[in-house]
Amino acid sequence: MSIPTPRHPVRVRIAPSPTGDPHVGTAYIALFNLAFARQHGGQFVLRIEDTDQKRSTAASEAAILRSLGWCGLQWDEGPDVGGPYGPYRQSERATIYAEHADLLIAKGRAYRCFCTAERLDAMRAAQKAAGDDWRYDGHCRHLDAADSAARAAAGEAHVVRLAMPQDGETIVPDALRGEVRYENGRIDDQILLKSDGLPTYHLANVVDDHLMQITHVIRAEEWLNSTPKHLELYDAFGWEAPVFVHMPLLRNADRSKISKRKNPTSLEFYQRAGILPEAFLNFLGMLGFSMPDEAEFFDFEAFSAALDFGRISLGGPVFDLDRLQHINGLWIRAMAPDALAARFADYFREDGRDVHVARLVAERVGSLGDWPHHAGPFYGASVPYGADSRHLLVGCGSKKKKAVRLSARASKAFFEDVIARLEGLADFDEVAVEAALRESTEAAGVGVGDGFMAVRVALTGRTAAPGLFETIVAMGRALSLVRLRTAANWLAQSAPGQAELEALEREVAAYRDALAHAAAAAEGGAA
RNA sequence: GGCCCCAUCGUCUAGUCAGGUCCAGGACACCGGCCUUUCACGCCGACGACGCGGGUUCAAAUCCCGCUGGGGUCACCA
Repeated sequence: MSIPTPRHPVRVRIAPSPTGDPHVGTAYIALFNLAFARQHGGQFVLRIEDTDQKRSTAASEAAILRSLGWCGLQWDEGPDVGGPYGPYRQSERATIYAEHADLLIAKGRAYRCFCTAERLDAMRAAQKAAGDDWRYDGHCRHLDAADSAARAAAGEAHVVRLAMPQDGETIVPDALRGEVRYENGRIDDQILLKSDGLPTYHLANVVDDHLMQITHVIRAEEWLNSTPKHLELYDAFGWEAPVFVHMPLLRNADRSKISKRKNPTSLEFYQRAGILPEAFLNFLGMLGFSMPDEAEFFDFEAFSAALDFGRISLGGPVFDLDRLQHINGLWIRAMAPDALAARFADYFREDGRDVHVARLVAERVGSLGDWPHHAGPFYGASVPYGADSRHLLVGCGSKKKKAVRLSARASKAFFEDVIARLEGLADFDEVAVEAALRESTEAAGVGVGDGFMAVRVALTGRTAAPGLFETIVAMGRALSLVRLRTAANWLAQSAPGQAELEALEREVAAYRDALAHAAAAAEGGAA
């Protein structure tokens, strides 16, 4: 099966929302879009969907562009490179959406809604109590047109809703699934324009896809259920709808939709972990898709040439780091030595990280040759935790003369707390990181020395390393969090039993005694 | 919970649309071995799946129905 390609030229897009770290799911969808565009000599558009003023940030947008660029998923049109259908940032297109919303109101396909949040909350509560779907009750749907316009003109707060048909059904022609049917009566009167005057995804997306001449919408399956609303919009505007292709969702190991709590989802992590972009795309290209000849080692060109949506598997694939690591090794080994050396050099120079690291490591190295040993923990995907680390993570056994620490209290919960606090930091600098860590140790009732040592071991696999806060900042948020998660999971998998805890306590006590005896003997000897 | 999607080894998948060549093939991981000063790479081997129940058929992993299971979605977020 091949998907319909009725209109030429083919134009596809990705439309990420700049509300967080660059996501692997964005790269996954971008890969299939770009490959499809290349296969048909079409265009690939990058559009920034930043209509959520509360959550969108310029930093996130910049990071998304940077990471997609790192992947090699280069767009033909976008906010940075421009193009004939700009602007490519939705926040700069507000008047376009407002005009289109007015058009729908004039056609009677949308209406202003003046309902308050309180009324909506009450309605939802009532519907929920009755066991019904949550759906807008149409309270403002039949307001007198002149009246509605007058209230809006007077400045009364309102939104604009889609006047969804009450009967019949909408058939979504999905290129991978065939016809998916929805009863119109169950579909909500979707808000199209928010009270801040900006559009919701649904309106902006449809308007832009039309205006930007998008022919194929290749997006994640999570959008399938809102496609009937989009189809209704196309119909209301009198526009021809694009071809819809809903790709399977990437999953965590437990099969839930991939999330940063359970997986490294930031592209920055993979870049920092030393994954080759070629290998990354190769890996993504095998999720939900297989090459006709079952090849498992291929580049973008081959993928693009072979891409066939008839070969998509609809079961959501688990994002398997082991397999990614394997593919990465294949790419590294296939690379010519000089090219590989250049990659290594680039990697260690990447976004100035080694400058940070050099500063931290300088005071510890005796010669240039010591660099790899001291700098090692700052690079790569993971640090190995062995039997020793277990001891270190659980017990924080920093066996220095004056500081016997074996609290046996650094738990998964402690690491989870650290993770949550670091995730929540607006500014990821040393001051903020230190404050967060101190809060965590306090909340956990763990000594600062014990707690910090546990974090140090989790991050570096060692007890001897540069200052903790500097280390975390130099390592970067993405990599730091992943290592903390790894440590937390590793601990949880083999949580110490009561017997083991007691053994640890005995070990500490014995060590303390030994130290005390040694001290006494030393004093006795001196006297 | 309603609606929607999905269902082959632990994981990614081939095979499913055009039923027989499939007592189901490959890859990752794991385990064992070989190679080797170590590790890694490489090589060899082992383990390992058509979710269940009906039906259609001479024949079902493949077609149909039901069940079960998993996922998504039900925001003035995308």
